Amino acid sequence: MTSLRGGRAGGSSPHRKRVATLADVAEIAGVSSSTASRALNGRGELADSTRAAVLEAAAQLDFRPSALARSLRTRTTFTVGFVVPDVASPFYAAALKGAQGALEEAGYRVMLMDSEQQAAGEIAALRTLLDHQVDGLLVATTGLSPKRFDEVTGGSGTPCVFFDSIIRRAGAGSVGLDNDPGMRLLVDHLVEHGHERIAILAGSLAETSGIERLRAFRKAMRRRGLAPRAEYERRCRWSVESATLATHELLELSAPPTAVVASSAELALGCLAACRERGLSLPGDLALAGFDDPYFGDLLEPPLTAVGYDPRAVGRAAASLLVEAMRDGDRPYETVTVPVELVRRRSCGCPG
Amino acid sequence: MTSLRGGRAGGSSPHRKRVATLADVAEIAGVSSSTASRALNGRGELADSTRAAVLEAAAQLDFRPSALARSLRTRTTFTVGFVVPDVASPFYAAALKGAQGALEEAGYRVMLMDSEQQAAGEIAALRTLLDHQVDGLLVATTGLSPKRFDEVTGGSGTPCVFFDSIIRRAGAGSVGLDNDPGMRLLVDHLVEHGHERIAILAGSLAETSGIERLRAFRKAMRRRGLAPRAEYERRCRWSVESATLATHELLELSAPPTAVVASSAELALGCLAACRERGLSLPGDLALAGFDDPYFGDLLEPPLTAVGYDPRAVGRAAASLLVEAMRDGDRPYETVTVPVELVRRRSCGCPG
DNA sequence: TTGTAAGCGTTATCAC
DNA sequence: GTGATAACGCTTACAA
Repeated sequence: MTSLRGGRAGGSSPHRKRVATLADVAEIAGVSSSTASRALNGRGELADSTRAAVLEAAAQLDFRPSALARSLRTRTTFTVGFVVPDVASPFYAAALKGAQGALEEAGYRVMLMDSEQQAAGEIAALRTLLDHQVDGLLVATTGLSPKRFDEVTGGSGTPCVFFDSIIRRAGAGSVGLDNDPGMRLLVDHLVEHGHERIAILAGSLAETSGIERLRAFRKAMRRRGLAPRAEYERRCRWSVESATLATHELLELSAPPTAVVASSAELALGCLAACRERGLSLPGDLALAGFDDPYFGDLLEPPLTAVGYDPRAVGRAAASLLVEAMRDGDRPYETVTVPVELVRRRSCGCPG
Repeated sequence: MTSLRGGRAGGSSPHRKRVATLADVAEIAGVSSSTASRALNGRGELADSTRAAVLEAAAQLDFRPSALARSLRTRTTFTVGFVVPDVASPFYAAALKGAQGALEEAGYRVMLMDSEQQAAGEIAALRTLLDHQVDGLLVATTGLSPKRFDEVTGGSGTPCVFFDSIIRRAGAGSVGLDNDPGMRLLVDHLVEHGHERIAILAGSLAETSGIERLRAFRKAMRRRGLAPRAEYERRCRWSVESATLATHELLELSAPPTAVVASSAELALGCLAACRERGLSLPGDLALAGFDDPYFGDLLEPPLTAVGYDPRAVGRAAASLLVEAMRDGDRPYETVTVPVELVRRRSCGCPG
C-alpha cells in the first residue's frame, strides 16, 4: 500500500485536487462571486437561469464553502462549546449525547472540552472555546466563582447555559435536577426501612449538585427527626475510588451507619466495591441508595435503588435553552428543572 | 437579575467591550501589525524593546488572537475531528477521553460528532468536519466502504486514523484490539468449563470489530473441535436491547446453548438482562463471557468474566498516530494493536 | 438582476 | 529590525 503513495508532484497526497473555492464556482458559472454566493445561499432575487448555472457549477466542482472564511466574515460559527468535568462519566456522556442531538437539529456543531474536574482546566477550556468564537457555551462547571467566570467570558457576551452545576448570577439560563425532592425520596425511603444511622457519600462541595444534595440530605434527615452526624458525612471527589475509600472509613467507625446514601452513580459504585472487598452483603449488612440511576443499575448486585432521571433530557434541555439564547440575546434568565423519581430495587432492602 | 441587563448602548450585553484585535495591540504599542504579529509569535528577530512593548500592549488589552482568522490564513486549525457511533457507550467515551488527553498535549482541540451507528450519519459528520478544515480525523467507522470514504474525504488529503473499526486501504493508520486472541481466550475458557453448546452474540457485521470477533469465534470453536452452528450465531446491533432480544431467542431454541460469548459490553449486559427477565441464574443456567470489560464489570450479578483492555489506551494510541501523521504527511501506514487479557469472574463458572 | 469593492483578523512576502 | 501590502475565502452594502 505504501506504493500507492508514490506520486509526489505538488503535495503530500497524490489525489489532492485543490479544493474548489467560491471564485472557481463563479468563474465556471460565468458570474461574479457575489452572485454565486447569493445563489448558493438563496439570498436576494436572481434569475432562475443564473441560479441554476451556479448550482450546477458548484455540483460539478463538488464545492464546499469554507466554514472558516464564512465564520470570519459573518461572526457566527454555528459551533457551541461543551465543557464537562469528565466525559467518561455516564451522566455527562449521556448529557452530551442529548445536547448533540438538539444542537445538530438546530444546525450547530459541538466542540468538546474536558475540564478534568479542575478549575484551571475549566478556565483553559473556556478560553480556547472563546478564542474559537463559539456562538454559545454549555457548561457543567466544577465550581468557578462568578467573578472568575466573568473575567474569562465577560468580554465576549457569548451566551452560556449551565447544567448540573451552576454559577450564580451568570449565564443565560440553567438546567438542574430536582435535588431536594430527590434526596428526600432517598432518605424517607431508607427511614421507612427502619434506618436511623444513615450516612452520606457527598460529592465535591465546589459544585452545585454536591452542595445541594448534601444540604437536601441534612434537611430530609431533620424533617424525619434525625440529627445529621458529622462523621456520617463523607465528602468525596466524584470518583469510584474516592467513594470506596470513604465507605471503608465509614465502616470502621465505632458506630457505623446501617445505611448510606450516595450522591452519584460513581459514589454508589464505590460503596458497592468497598462492601465487596469487606465481604459485606447488601442490603443486610448495609443498605444503599443512590442519586443517579445508571443504565446498568438493575444488573448490579444487589440491584441499585436510586433516584433516576433522564440524563439525555438534561443535555437536551440545556441545548434548547442555549439555542434560544443564541437566537435572541435578550431573553430573561431561564431555569429548567428535570424531574426525578425513586426506583426501588434491592439495595435499600426492598424485595428483589 | 434581569435588571442588571439594563444598559443597552452599543450591544446586547452591557459589558461587551469590543474585543481587541491585533491592529489595536499594534497601535498601542506604536508598531505595525506585522511587527506585533511577529512579537506575539516569537518569529523573526526584533528589538527586545519592541517585543516588550507589544507584549505589554497585548496584556493590557487582554488580547486574544482570533483562531478563525489565523486558521484561514495559515490553513491549519489545530482541530481534529472525532467520529464515533455512540458517544454514550462507555468504550467510546473512554476512548474519547484518552484521545482528548493526548491531543490536548499536542496542542489540538477536538470537534466531536456522533454518527448514531449509521453510514449516513458518518458521512455527514465527515463532511462537516472537513468543511471546518480539521487537521486530522479520528474515526471509529460504522463500516463505510473504502470507495465511499474516499469520495467524501479524498480531495482533502486530511490524515485519518481509524480505531476500533477500520476501513481497508484508507487512512494513515489504525489502532485495533487483539480480537482474535481475545475471542480465543473466551472460547477456550468456556470449553475448559465443559461447555460445547456455545453461542455468540455478535455485533454488527458492518464493522471490523463485529466481523473479526465473529470470525475469531468460529475459528476458536473449530480449533476446539466444535462446529459453529448457525442458530447459535446471533447478529445484533450494538445495543443492550438488541442483545436482550437475541438472548431470548437463543433461550427458546429446542437445544439452547449452555454458554454465550458476547461481542461487547452492551451485548453482555443485554444477555444478563434477558436472563434476569426469565428468572435464570448465571452461571448455573447459562454461562456468560464477554469481549469488553466495563469498569463496573466486577459489580454486576454475577460478576462478568470478560476480555479486558484499556479503552483509553485505544484513544491515546490513535491520537498519537494521528499527531505524527499530521506533522509528517508521508509516513507509512502504521497499525497499533492494543493487547487484551482474560479477567475471570463468576459469570463463566469460575469461583467468585 | 448582477457586479464592484470593502472587509472579517490574521500571517507571509518583500521591500526598506 | 520593521513596515506596506497582499492574500486566505467568504458575505454584503452599494452601484449599476
